[in-house]
Amino acid sequence: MKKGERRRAELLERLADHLLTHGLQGASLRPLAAAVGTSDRMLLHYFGDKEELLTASLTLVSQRLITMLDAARLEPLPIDALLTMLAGMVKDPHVRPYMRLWLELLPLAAGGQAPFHTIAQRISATLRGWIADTLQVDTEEQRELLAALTLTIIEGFVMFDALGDDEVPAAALAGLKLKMA
Amino acid sequence: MKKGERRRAELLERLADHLLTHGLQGASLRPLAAAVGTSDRMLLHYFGDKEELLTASLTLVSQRLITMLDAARLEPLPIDALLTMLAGMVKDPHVRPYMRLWLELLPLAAGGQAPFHTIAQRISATLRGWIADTLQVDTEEQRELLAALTLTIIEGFVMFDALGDDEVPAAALAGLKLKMA
DNA sequence: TGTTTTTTGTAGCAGTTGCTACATTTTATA
DNA sequence: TATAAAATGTAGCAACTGCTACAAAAAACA
Repeated sequence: MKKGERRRAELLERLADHLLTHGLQGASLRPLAAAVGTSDRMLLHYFGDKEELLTASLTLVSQRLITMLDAARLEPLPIDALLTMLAGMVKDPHVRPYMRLWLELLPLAAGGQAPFHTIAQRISATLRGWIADTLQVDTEEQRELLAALTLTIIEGFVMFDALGDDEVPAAALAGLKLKMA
Repeated sequence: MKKGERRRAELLERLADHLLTHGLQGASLRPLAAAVGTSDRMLLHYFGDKEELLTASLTLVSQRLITMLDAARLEPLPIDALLTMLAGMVKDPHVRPYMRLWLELLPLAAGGQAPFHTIAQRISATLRGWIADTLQVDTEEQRELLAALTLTIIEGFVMFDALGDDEVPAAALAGLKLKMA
């Protein structure tokens, strides 16, 4: 790998770090550059323009998320146990930054706005796949349907976590177990 | 009502309209002023500063939502029927603008940022209350729990609608009915 | 070593941001 | 009608936005 590529990759890692800790809001070139130890001039040199910079950074972020999920592979769980586990995971300090970024991504992705729409879709699909793989089901026909349900509920949990609301997810979880009893 | 108050109220209505159709993104003073037929100068005259302007406008938006929900009061429905209904409602052209604004509000509300946190909380509580009132339950103890579950799932549906994804909500709905059968 | 790329610095441009100072017109009040 | 108050227009400021022109230093290559 040439020196230029190495430098670009290094900046990219730091950009991903910074987006995870500080979000997209206020992610303009000069503050971003300062945070990763370079100048706006150099960011544009390595990434062309801001859109490509964000595309590359967010792509790396979602790759990291995928890696995390792969590493966290665990034995199959029935839906209620999986939901309980995920409800906690979503608030984990290692995971929450991803969820916050995801939350910021959504309004930008609404309406198909590039590049956010594409990135958001990939993340959504990844989560769905991981959940489907991890779910323990009675019959295989159920797998995709229950994965969709699980993902939907987890997305809701992410929203309530952003509001600082722990009660609703807890109640929702209780409500689900109630109906499935 | 004095002339000033009347004018302020009129501008407020138009600001709410504009936020519903165009969102918070790009809602800076000059474009906003042009959209509602006045100048940035006058917006600041009537609202003091931008934060107060947004607080007032978003408060009006959430009041409109409450009014809509009150008007849409309907006979009690069991959770799966209510979810099916709400899944459609969320995509209704009259409702979707509120959901999109809600989606934009969430990342701003994350971390307790004023005034967005307060407004988002009120909206969340309103939705939850409406759902609880509309749910048909076997026993009253179930009401709050199932309302929380319903709200959580609907929030998830709002997210997928932003992604242009109809499949996941449909599958989730099927998954839920499956588990409750 | 000499030459051509690549990398980096400095400076700045044109547009936007929230907001303000100052002046004028219009309205309400006495 | 005279005076105070509220409403509105014009202009601009300082900070920030993404991005670019120009030039020097450093590295790669011949």
